[in-house]
Amino acid sequence: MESIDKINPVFDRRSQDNKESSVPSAVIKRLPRYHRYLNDLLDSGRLRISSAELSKIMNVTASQIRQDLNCFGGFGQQGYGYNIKYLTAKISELLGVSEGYDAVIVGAGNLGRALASTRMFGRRGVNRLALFDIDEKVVGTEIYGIKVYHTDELFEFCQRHKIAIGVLTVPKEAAYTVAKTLQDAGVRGIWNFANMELKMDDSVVVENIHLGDSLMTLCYKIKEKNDLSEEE
Amino acid sequence: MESIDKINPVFDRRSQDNKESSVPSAVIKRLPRYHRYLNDLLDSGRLRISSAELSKIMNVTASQIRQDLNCFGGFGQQGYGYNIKYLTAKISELLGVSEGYDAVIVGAGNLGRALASTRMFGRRGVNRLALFDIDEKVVGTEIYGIKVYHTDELFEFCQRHKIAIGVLTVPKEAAYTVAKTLQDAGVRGIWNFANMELKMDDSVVVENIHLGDSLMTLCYKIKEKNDLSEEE
DNA sequence: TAGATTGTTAATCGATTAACAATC
DNA sequence: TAGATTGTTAATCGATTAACAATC
Repeated sequence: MESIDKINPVFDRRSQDNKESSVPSAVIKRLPRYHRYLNDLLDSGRLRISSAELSKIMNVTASQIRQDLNCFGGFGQQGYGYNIKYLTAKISELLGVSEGYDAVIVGAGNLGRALASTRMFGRRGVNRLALFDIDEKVVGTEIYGIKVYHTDELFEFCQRHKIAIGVLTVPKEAAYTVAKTLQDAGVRGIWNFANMELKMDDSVVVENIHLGDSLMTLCYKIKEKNDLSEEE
Repeated sequence: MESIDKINPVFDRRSQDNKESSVPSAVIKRLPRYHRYLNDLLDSGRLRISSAELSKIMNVTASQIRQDLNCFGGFGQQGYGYNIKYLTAKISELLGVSEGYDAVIVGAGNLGRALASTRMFGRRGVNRLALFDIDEKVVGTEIYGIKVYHTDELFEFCQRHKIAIGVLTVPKEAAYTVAKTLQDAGVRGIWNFANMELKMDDSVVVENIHLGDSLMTLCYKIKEKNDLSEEE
C-alpha cells in the first residue's frame, strides 16, 4: 500500500510551489522522445524500467534520464525503477497530449492529404474536423473521411467550431494570409509546413516544420563522414 | 583590391589546421537557418549585412552570429559587415549542399508524392532519380516526372546508379527491411519519415523526421500558454 | 536484511552573452 | 581620419555527467 502510494503519488513533490517554470527547455525538447520510447515499451507489455536500461535503449546517460524525469516530480522508486504506464501518462499530461484539441488542415495538396491519412493526430488526441483548399475540383469532396471546404469558409468554420490548431500546408505566398485568418478566428496554435518562419503575435503559438533544413543536415552528415574517412 | 581579398580569402584562417572539428555541434544545427535567411536576403538583392541587423531579423543575439560565423573562418569585414553572397556560398559548401547527390524515394504514398513534387531537393542540389513502391497500380507510372519502379528493383538500381540518399516514406513495419537494402546497396544517407528511429551501423548516416514529436511540442506550447494566462 | 536503484548534490563541460580592442 | 563593425577574450549561464547517500 505504502509503496503504491509512492509510485503513484497524488501530488508531485514540486508541483505545489514553482510549477512547470522549473522544467528547463532542454528537458521539454526531450520529452516527446521519452514518450515515444515509453509508449513502445508499454505496447510490448513491459511494466517497469530502470534508468540504466532505458539509457541503453535510448542511447543517453542514465544520469540524464534521472535528472530529466525528476524535474517534474519524483515518481521513480528506489530499488525498483519507473512504472512505465504511470510515467507515460505523466509525460502525456505534461505535454498537453489528450487535451482533445480540434484541428483543421489548410491545403489539400499531397502534403495535406498525407496529413489527412495519418494516424498521428488521433494518437495525440487531436481531431481533424476539416480540410480547406481553393481548388474547386477538391472542394466538396472527402479525403480519408475528412470533408474539404473552400478556404473562403475558413474564418467562419474556425470561429464556430472553436478550432484550436491550424495546420498550414499552403504555398509560401499564401501562408501569411491564411495564418492571419486563423489567428483572427481564435486559433491557438499553427503547425506550419510552408517554407518560411511565420512570426505571429503572442496570441498564437507557431511550430514551424523545415524539411529543407533536415535535408541539409543529412547532406552535411554525409559530407562530414566522407571527409573524415578521406583523412585517414 | 586588398579589401576584396579580405572579404573572399582564398584560405580560411582555421581551415589549415584543426578543420571542422572546431565547429561545435550547436553551431552546425543553426547553419541551415542562417542559410535560409541569407538566401532570402540574397534574393531580395541585398549585398551586405551587419551582425546587428541580421540579429534583429533572425531574433538571435549579434554576439552569437559573430561567434558562430567565426567558427569556420573570419570572413566579415570590420566596419563593413558580411558579404551576403560569399557567406551564403560558404555555408552551402560547409553543409555539403550542391554536392550533387543522387536520391531515390521509397514509398509512393501521399508523402512520397509530396516529396516527388517539391522543389526542395533541387534547391539543395539533390537529384531524385526514381520512386519505388510495391503497389502494382503505381509501378510503371510517372509521378511529377519521376518514374516509379517496383521495390524489388531497389537494390540493383541503387547499386548501378551509385545512389547517395534514400528517402524512406514506407510504413513503420517495412522500414528496417528497406533501410537494410539501401545500406547493402551502398547508400550513404537515409532520410527517414517512418515513425521510428532507425539505428543503422556506421556505414550509413540517418536523419530521422518525427512529425509526431513536433505535433506534441505544439500541443505543449498551446497548453503552456493557456496555463500561464490562467495563472494571472 | 541486502541489493538495487533512485533522487540529489557537486563537478565538469559547453554554449551564450557582454565587452572592447583591432581594424577596415 | 572617424565611424562602424568585426574578431576575440572573459564572464555568465545553463546543461550534462559523475558520484553517492537516501530509501525502497
